[in-house]
Amino acid sequence: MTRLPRENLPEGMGGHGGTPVWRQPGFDPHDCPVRNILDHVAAKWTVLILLELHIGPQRFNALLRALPDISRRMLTQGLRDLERDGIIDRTVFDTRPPAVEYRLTALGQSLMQPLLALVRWSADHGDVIAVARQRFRP
Amino acid sequence: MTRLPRENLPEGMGGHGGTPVWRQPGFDPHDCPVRNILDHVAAKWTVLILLELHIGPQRFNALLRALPDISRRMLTQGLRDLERDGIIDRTVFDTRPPAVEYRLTALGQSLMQPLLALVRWSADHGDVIAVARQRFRP
DNA sequence: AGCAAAGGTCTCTATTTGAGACCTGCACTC
DNA sequence: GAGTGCAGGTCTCAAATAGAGACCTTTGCT
Repeated sequence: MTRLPRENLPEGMGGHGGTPVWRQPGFDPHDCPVRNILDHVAAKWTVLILLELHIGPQRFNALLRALPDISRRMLTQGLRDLERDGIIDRTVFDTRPPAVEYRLTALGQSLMQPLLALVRWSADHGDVIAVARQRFRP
Repeated sequence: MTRLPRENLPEGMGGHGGTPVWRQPGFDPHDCPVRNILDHVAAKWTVLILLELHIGPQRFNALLRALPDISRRMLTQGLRDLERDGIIDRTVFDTRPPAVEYRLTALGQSLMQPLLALVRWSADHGDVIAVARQRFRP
């Protein structure tokens, strides 16, 4: 029996072009722009917030009601992250008490295309995944 | 000045068809199939693991080297989650010491389409987001 | 004066993550 | 035949993050 099993690893490439950027030497994972965006855009709550805002602009408390199990803290933080990235807009109306409305920017709208594709994939494959989970005995 | 600012909320719909499922009364957010899948599929590490496996099948320690800042613990957990959902396969080779290879299943392959779209979106809009972050003064 | 309302913040606790030591089983060296 | 190395994990403990919910602020209404 061989001592070292062959590492038939993608050293020779998986047929996808050259070595990806993030594999090149001297690449700092913590500084990866794609990661830093995905961490906001593909995080648990932000996806749900974006799905809500895709229905239409909404105010803070409305979002809180729409996402019954989010905490104020995480909603605030998620909204700030998305605002910071220019994905949503925050508008304060000068009423008493003041109202704050959140809505997708054009950039945010453009994000919904791929994001909805992912959500649709989840919905479409929910059944087959449920079966896989049943079968799985560790 | 009006006391109650108008809640021009999507009560009347945002022009997207009927009320979404997750807004219907009696819907339990914790039991949402889409959420339960997204929590695995769109989580920080699983996305990166999947991107790695999209290059080609790889073994545990190879993944560990490829993702220099993941901990053994999270790698194991991420791989288990994906395996449980039928998105990746785990094959043990009977060598000494035993080798374990992970690879995308057909289901996993089908996931890469929307996932890569999201990654591509991040890459494409990295610049404009970087500018937005600069501008943002809270 | 006292209360209510929107949109937060603050504090305290519970859950997740991360770092890294340790485990297992066998082939190989000495 | 004791010691060492390796793959692929698990375990423990500390640090970071999330959640629950009290509290804050400003102004209009009663």
